[in-house]
Amino acid sequence: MARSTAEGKAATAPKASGEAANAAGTAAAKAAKARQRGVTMTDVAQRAGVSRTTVSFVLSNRADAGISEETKIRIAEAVQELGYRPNAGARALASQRSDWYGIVTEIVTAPFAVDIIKGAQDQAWLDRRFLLIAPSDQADAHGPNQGMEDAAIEKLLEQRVEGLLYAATYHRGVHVPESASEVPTVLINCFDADGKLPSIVPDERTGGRVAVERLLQAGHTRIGIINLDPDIPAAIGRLEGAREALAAAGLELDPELVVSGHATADGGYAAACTILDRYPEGEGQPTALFCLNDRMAMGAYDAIKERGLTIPGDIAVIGFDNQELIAAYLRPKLTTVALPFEEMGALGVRTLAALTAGQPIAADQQLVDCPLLERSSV
Amino acid sequence: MARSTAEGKAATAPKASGEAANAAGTAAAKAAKARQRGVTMTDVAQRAGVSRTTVSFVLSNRADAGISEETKIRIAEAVQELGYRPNAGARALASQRSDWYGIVTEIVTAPFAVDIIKGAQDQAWLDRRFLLIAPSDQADAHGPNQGMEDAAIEKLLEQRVEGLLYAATYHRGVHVPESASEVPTVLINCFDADGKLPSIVPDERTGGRVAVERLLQAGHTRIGIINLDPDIPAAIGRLEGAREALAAAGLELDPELVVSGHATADGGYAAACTILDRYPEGEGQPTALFCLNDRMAMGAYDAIKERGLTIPGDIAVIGFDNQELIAAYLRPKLTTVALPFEEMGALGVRTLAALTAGQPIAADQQLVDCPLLERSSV
DNA sequence: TGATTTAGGTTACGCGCGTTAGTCGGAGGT
DNA sequence: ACCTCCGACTAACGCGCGTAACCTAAATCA
Repeated sequence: MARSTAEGKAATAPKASGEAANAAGTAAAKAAKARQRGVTMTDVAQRAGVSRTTVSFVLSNRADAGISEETKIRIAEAVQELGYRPNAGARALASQRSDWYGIVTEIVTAPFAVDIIKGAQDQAWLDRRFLLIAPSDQADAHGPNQGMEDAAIEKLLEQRVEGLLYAATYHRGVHVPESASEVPTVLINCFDADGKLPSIVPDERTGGRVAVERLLQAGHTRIGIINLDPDIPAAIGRLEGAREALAAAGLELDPELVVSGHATADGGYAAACTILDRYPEGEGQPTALFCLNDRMAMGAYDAIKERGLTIPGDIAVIGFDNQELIAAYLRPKLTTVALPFEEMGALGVRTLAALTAGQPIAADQQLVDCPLLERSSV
Repeated sequence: MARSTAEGKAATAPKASGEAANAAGTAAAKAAKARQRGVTMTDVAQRAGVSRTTVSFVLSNRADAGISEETKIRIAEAVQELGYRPNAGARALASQRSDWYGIVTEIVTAPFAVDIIKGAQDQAWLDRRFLLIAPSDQADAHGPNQGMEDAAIEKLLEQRVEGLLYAATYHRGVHVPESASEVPTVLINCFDADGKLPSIVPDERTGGRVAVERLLQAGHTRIGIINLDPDIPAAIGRLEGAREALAAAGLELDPELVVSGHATADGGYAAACTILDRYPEGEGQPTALFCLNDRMAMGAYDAIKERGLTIPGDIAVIGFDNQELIAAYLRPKLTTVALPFEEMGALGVRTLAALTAGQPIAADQQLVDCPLLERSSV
């Protein structure tokens, strides 16, 4: 019989069989045991009176190689009693598949877009995969710490990740180190400036459109726009969307109502002052401001309040980015367009899963919607 | 000679030797090669004309077992040419040490204290260790997702992490799942409500003290305090520190000047209104507000400005937490006391390193200083 | 009744690497 | 001329596990 073989083995390995014999102790005892040398599959096999192979089959529940229900139960019990825990590293080594993805990002440094990680984590968790996060200090592609980024990717590859995610804090073009090409790679919130890596970015244009559409719908026709650095993808897309919305309403974008500023509260304050003071109230002064990010909206609030104007009574304000800490705590709470960080992270993992499975992906560059979040400033 | 042995081996393994023969190609070729089946130490050994053992010795630069300089160089060249990359999993399996720590935290969910992760990451990186981050959705110890937290720890243990970090978003007591006790565990920004796990928490008391000391130093003697929920550790500690500072100046804490509110901007606004309206200006009205968090300070700003008062001219304001997005963008910028998240994360890793090395740690509960950040509101 | 299938396993090999216990040829000592 | 010692390596084993190939007794079939 099978059992006799296993028991014979146990007899020739007194130490192991001794362990198994007294293993039905308390939880604490189990923990102590597990710590000192690690319960292995062999231990489980001996306790259940079967071969290690059988245990392996059961634990990775292979439907084929038929194992009797009774045996499965005995093995499950042994696993419980011994507190067995699979060794992920050994499994990866033997099976040549790690179930790990890696994400390299400076987001660890800049909490702003940490939701990308959250989205990716959650999706990976759902797919029963592990997401290894490697930090990268670099703020721009040619920064002084390029070495750190390379090292991060290298470390991830040493872990034999099956795919790589590369995420940026703000939407821009990046140069990905060459070593990343050794496994499937997907860019998040950025795009490949030289190669053809698939990427996932926010749909800035549509975001800009819905923002302005919302203001038009509220009856505003003179809309001031507080712009970012006009050269970055976010500004280009959002402004184009704004233009589209105006055009659809038969309006044109008045260049005098567009002011660029530093992407800070101070910058927003200054820009808002410029726009508001250019025309007297009621005579061309805009009745709404579209701020291309929430920090600038924060400054705009001050400028508006300083002039004795109310929000949204006199001036409606709409932001962009949905930086919770700002948007949800400004008074009144800021209506804004959200950057879909979580969704981008999740989509990144799904795209990676498709890639590693050899399936085709939807498109080289996938756009994710930026939804409008209604609060109280319009 | 040594070489003849190795070459003999190569001759009996035509596939491998063929690979080695054309391996000095372009970077792209190397990458392709590395991908399809992985360059192993054996490949390196063959190319360098030595045994695998020798390669292993050199790569883990063991000073003892003397290897000639010449051989080391030959091996280094082979590593370069083949694009060899060690397999972390296999190494961990063979050496029984993983060099991995795990951190389980709901911080992934709540970006507020993401700096803990950053600090831990950076320190781990310096120590040449890898930090595995596992998410946990639970907001409080008895939340509905306790199962997820257990699963997270389980997953980390399956990776054979050598130590565990457990971090909370806000300073509080927690109950750590039992399975965490299988490896050294350190709590960050929280403390063990029932056991005796070592923990690292902010020094709230000293933080409260320096805040009030700063206000006293600026000449304020009537200081309003906008309190949090009075029962949480943060409130207790900060208030005690405030009391200490006042006592040192021969003053007492006027209970009428302490108002608790909801820990939001609205709550801060309401509390500030209560305090400011309780006394007429100049006749007992406080000239400074110590807000126990920055969000409440944000609301206090509104209350102050609404009354036509200036900051810091009429009323000085000091916050707590240093939530960058708020503190650095309020106008005027908010002077506040910083929670040392990064430092706590780093100290957590260092403590874990000591623990896993069997060294004693400084104390069961380590306090980390909360530094005062001077901006423009005092 | 002997041949064949099938259920329920088992044996044996290898994944990539760390590590202990050698091996081997030559320099130095007597 | 013999022994010892040392420098520079190598052979061989095992880490925990997945998996292809094989085995055996009972059930089924011709």
